[in-house]
Amino acid sequence: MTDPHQPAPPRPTSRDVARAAGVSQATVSLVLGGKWPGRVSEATARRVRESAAELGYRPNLAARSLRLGRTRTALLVVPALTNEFFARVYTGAAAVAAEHDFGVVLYPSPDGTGPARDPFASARASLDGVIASSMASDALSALHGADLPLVMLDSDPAGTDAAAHVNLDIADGMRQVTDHLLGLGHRRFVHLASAVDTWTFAVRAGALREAVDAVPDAEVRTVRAPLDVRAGREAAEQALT
DNA sequence: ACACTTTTCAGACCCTTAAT
DNA sequence: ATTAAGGGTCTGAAAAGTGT
Repeated sequence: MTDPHQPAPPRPTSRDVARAAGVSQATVSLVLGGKWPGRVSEATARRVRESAAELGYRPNLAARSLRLGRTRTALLVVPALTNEFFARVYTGAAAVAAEHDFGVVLYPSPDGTGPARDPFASARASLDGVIASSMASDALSALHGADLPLVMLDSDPAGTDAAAHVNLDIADGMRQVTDHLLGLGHRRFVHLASAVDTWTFAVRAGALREAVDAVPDAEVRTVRAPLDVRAGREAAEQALT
């Protein structure tokens, strides 16, 4: 039974592990950091691991970051996770990050208005990189000049100074959809477009227009609607009537 | 004496708080 | 107002240990 009024016992440090294993703190660091082969004997390494397990030792990440000047943390900036697509983006990013011993912190850009306060003031100091959707550009502008490596999702490859871009082949997808419908004999299209003006939507619209224009008697009309299901349904119903 | 392996030392990281 | 200490971890260099 633990007394909630008693302060928690101090967390064991690498020094405690070293004392328990009868080695120096440096040896603990080597062993637990996986850099011991060739530097520390097998028997010593085992002793260190056993002591660490016994004490329930976990490295102090703040101290590690202090030493390394890195946090192994990336910020993911996307629109709300209620959108399934971005929920999957997060899952994928977190999985890949974990493979590289990185963590992912999520910043869902508030709907419409952008961040209430600059959420990145501390982020600038505690992040090693940013992954951002172009659809969260409001939030992203707050990061301007943060001097962090930036990976852009779904955005104009020529548009930003990002270190890398990850884009779907949107144009080809749009072409395939349009060709399919044209093949079925359809000729009059409504493009229910987002009212949000981003590169990814412009590419879709361009590919659609191009595919339709290639067929002499086909036509496309564009209707814009806010980017949510209810508004989309209303706009679709209106277009159909 | 020498080569090689294993372990330790010492300083850097950067910010906060206490002491001067 | 300025200086010094402390926090935990990591790593290159140095020291200690072992075997031939």
